Amino acid sequence: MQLPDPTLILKNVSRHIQLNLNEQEYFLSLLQTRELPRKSYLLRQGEICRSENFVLKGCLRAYTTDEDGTEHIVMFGPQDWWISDLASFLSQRPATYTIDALEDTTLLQISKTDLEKLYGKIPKFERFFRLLLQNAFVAQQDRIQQNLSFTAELRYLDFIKKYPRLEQLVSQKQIASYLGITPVFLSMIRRKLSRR
Amino acid sequence: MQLPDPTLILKNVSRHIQLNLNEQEYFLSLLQTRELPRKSYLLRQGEICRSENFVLKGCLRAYTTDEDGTEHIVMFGPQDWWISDLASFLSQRPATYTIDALEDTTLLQISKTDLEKLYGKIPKFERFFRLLLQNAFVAQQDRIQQNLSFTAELRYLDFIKKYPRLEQLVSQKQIASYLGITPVFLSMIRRKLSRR
DNA sequence: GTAATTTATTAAACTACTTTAACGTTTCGC
DNA sequence: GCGAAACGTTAAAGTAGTTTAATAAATTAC
Repeated sequence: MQLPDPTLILKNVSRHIQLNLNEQEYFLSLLQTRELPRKSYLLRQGEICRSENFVLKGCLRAYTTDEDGTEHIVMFGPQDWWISDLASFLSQRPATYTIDALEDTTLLQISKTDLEKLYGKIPKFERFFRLLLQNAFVAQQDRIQQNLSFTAELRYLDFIKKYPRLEQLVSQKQIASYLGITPVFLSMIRRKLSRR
Repeated sequence: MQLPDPTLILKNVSRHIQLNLNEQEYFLSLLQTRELPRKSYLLRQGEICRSENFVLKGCLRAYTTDEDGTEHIVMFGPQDWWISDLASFLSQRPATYTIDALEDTTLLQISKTDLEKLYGKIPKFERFFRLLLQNAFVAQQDRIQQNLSFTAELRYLDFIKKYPRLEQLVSQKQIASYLGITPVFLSMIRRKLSRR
């Protein structure tokens, strides 16, 4: 198997912290490449989430499934994003969410123990993951506020404005699941919008 | 004005990190006490959030208000909780949320600059606030998942199970706003539940 | 390349939740 | 302690979003 290009993850990290060449090399040495074919699982509800995962290529989703089989997507993981079941990863307890690949995907993974080593050797990474967490927290708070305040139509318009890449990438069914509506209703919204 | 009892905040901190007496004393020396009468504002949308706030007594709420005046509560701040507009506090940019007191409230506040000093002098506090943030992140993700999956009735039942104290403390109107439904509909849910 | 599966669209009937309005009760401000 | 305001309840009519089902179109599996 050929090694994938690490440029993307270094660029991702450099948005928050600066690394010299040795640090870059050490960081990369802790990462495992993983190929995930479409529809295969990275994590199933009930398993322990053992890695943080950076998406080099492809797209994942994290979701729950209720009694009647309906899926509810809490986050997407497109290229250049980090994804995991954070609660499970941090506590090493069973995961709430299932994570699978919406298309053939390549990941870079770091295990919990290697992440601890990384924190020890390059404390800047504490800062990096804290900033990641802060941004995620703020984005989530925003989403909660929108769910409380907006109709599905407004939420959809905001989604395509905020994540234009994702709108192209994932099916309407997945977007509907993320927005908390049925695919049928999303289709009705789109028809109404296109009539203008 | 009499100084309030700092026991509560020390207990709160000790849930995550251990402090010796000197550290305790230094930490307390950075805190400002603030009394907030019922209905007065701690922060208004558009202002800069300049402090993290620990609730010694009373209860706050953080919310947005839409065009027609409807309020949407993103979080409560009862006794023993931390509350702020985190995005605004971290970036020192205008706040999205308004925070006000649901009843007469006593806070302990720490300013951004004093918090930086605290991190410098007692790095354990970096860990403390990171853990706070992690817990808040997980709770929020949970709430998003529930908003996607559950009916208002189930969300209400979960709310009173998860926050029995809050159910007693705040009015139904506030709970409805937090759940994303109207007070009228919450009343209907309660009637239905009480008929069993 | 083709059959099988999944996805998107539309319509019609249905349900969860909202809106308005009226009324009694509690709480608040002073 | 009293008058005004806010809150909670109920009912009835309205709307946003769901469900089911049928059909066409796109994608997938082999």
